[in-house]
Amino acid sequence: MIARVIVDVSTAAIDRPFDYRVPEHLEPFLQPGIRVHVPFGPRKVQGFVVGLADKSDLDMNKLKPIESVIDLEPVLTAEMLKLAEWLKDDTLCFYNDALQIMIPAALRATYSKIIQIRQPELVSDAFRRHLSKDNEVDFTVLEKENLISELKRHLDTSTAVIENRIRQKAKPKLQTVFEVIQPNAALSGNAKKQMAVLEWIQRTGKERFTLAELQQEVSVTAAVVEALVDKEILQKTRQEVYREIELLADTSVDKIVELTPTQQSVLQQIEQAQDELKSDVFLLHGITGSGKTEIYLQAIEHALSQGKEAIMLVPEIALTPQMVTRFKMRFGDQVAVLHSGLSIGEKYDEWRKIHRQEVRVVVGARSAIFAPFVNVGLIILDEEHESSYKQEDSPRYHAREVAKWRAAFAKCPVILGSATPSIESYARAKKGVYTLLELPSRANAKELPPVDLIDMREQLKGGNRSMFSIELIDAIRDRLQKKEQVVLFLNKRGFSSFVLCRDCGSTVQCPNCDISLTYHRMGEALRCHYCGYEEQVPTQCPHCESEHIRFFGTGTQKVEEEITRLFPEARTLRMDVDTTRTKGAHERILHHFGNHQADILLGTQMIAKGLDFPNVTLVGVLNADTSLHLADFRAAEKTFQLITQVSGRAGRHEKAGHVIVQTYDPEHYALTCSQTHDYVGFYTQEMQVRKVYQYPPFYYLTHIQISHQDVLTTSEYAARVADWLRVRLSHTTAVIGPTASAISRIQDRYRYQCMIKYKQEPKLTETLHQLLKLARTDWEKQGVRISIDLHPSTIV
DNA sequence: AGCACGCCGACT
DNA sequence: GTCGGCGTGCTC
Repeated sequence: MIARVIVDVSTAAIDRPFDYRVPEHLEPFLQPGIRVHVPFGPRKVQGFVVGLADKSDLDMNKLKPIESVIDLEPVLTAEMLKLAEWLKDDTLCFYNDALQIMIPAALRATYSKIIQIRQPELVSDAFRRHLSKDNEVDFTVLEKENLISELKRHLDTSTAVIENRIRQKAKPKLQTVFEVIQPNAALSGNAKKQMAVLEWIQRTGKERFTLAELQQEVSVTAAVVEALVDKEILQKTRQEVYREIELLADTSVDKIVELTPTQQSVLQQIEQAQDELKSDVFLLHGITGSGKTEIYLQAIEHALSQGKEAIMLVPEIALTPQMVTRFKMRFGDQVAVLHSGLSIGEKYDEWRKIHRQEVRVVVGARSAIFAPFVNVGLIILDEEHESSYKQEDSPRYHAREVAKWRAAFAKCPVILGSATPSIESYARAKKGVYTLLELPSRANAKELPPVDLIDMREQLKGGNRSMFSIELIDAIRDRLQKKEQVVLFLNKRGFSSFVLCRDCGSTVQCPNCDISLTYHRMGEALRCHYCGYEEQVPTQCPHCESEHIRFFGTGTQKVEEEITRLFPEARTLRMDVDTTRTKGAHERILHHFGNHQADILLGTQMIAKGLDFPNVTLVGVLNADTSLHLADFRAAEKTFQLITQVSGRAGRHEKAGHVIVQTYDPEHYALTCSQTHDYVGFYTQEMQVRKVYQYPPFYYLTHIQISHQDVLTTSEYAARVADWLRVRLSHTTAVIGPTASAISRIQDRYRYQCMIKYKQEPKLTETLHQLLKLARTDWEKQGVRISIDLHPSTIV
């Protein structure tokens, strides 16, 4: 038997299956989708079995045997193996990366080179200091300590041996459980505590229990239980448990809401597709509060009643604990939750629940689209326009495209839901590629809140130089008096605080990247957002040595100070990357705000979606247009979506809401349309712009980035790429560039880019494959790197 | 990507 | 002579 294995090495030259002989004793365990350990060159690596065969193209005696199997059950289903093949071709990524993305990080291997010293008395004192009690040391430690030459001597004399170890990142969590062997054992009279334990066992009839369980009811220490173990009355065992995930635990049961006639007809169309096993794509366009979630829930229930499973994707679930709570309430322990806020171990546990078919619904962020269900009956992408559905590094996949692939495979429908659908999706719905479903009114018949656009230029003319308009200040004061709550949104997209010298006008730049360092109040540090470089805020300008150097720009911290100055009595909560770094911080902040322990919630992007607090009656957008003038063809779309979404946070319940948007460009259609909640109006105007400038959905884009340590080499190769493509692609296709990227240097590498704009280019992926092959065989040696993004979501 | 092999200059 | 620098090529 031959196994075809994709080894865990992501390089062009290795990017194909390798054949291995299956030793007879392993034959029963071998099946596609399991992981194995195999010898590869002089080392040992992990790999995925992607196929079995009787014979190989290579000589049998050239094949090495599989060393061992890691899994008894496949970690990848047959569907996932097929999906990986499609994914690698569609996104031009390595086969190995396509497979790795489908399993939880916990199952990804980490490799370490361990040096074992056979005769510790023969090594130097400096060397011996680093040895563990087993006389082992990690190779990287020796490298750091300059002990490599000594190591070489020990290797030559066999004083030391090298062992390559493959480890998993996380393991199933184990819990100590005490098993009752002799429930009626006799104890001596003075063993009162032990007696109490036995009594508890007899009373409750427990056969096995944990120490924590016991201690809740009986006040004993571990020593007492250990004594019972010594007497062989109890036995200690280890048992696998799932890591508990904290929720805003509301255990009450969600009541099924009565649907409006419109909702009813929408749901009916979806259910019909489910019943007829059609892989239709529905675009559910419903304004905030129109009850999309209830439709999702009922459609999922329908899938479950068909005996199938459902995948529900949300942009970043850690931000919307309310959504998770609602799903948990409706489907109880049938739900697994996957999002970036979980630890590697927690994600692994949730994944295993899916893999073992213990749950039937998964709610999760982008990568949850790879949930290893075997009988999918429905896939939902909520807020389908969100850019977080596109992975920005290899494999550069879009969850929406993967969803459509899986739906076609499983013969089930996909629901794309949004109040502000992406222009592309809405255009497809208009063309009839997707089925458009509309929910034009709010389920509770509440009016959408009025939106006021405040022209900040007028404020400036009137002498108001602060970042708060008079109107916004008055409105906030009014809400504070009424004991209502305020959400303030600071649009930070493409915007940050940096240190500026007021004499020479220079900013402090990152030494590795061509970008200004961002000022962080915490620790008075300057940090690079791209490479993580950090330094202290200088007291003098590095250029002209002036002392007039200070931070500039508007961060949430600065806004917070301003609020405190204007409204000293208000309690303010700030929610941004700095305050939400620790685990569970999101939930805590939102929980506080929900309990009205604060009057004002100030935040960035992360407060834009999903929040639903009845007492919020005012939403302020401090700077609507920072995202409007980005060098990105989606800038207007992003701004419209953002403003519309933020507006939706106000007045969702009994109390009427009000939205104030501050801008320097109040005539822009992205703002005027969001003021009137006019999606179709915005769509129509934006489509005209896209048509004129030949952008999606009229044209497709492919972005190619070339990088190298040397500027000239970079531009030279970028030009070569562009020329190479121009010769090969059809004449209706435009190859734009090369140009230096907006951030022309990141991590000490210069970056140039080309853009391909095309309407029809059937051979595009094939051509790009050839380009990659050429680049990877000939150019990579010179240190030239190339990356291709088909359908980029942002252009930076 | 790692790792071995091999060729060349520098040094005990 | 031998050590160690890195260019080249291979991995079932």
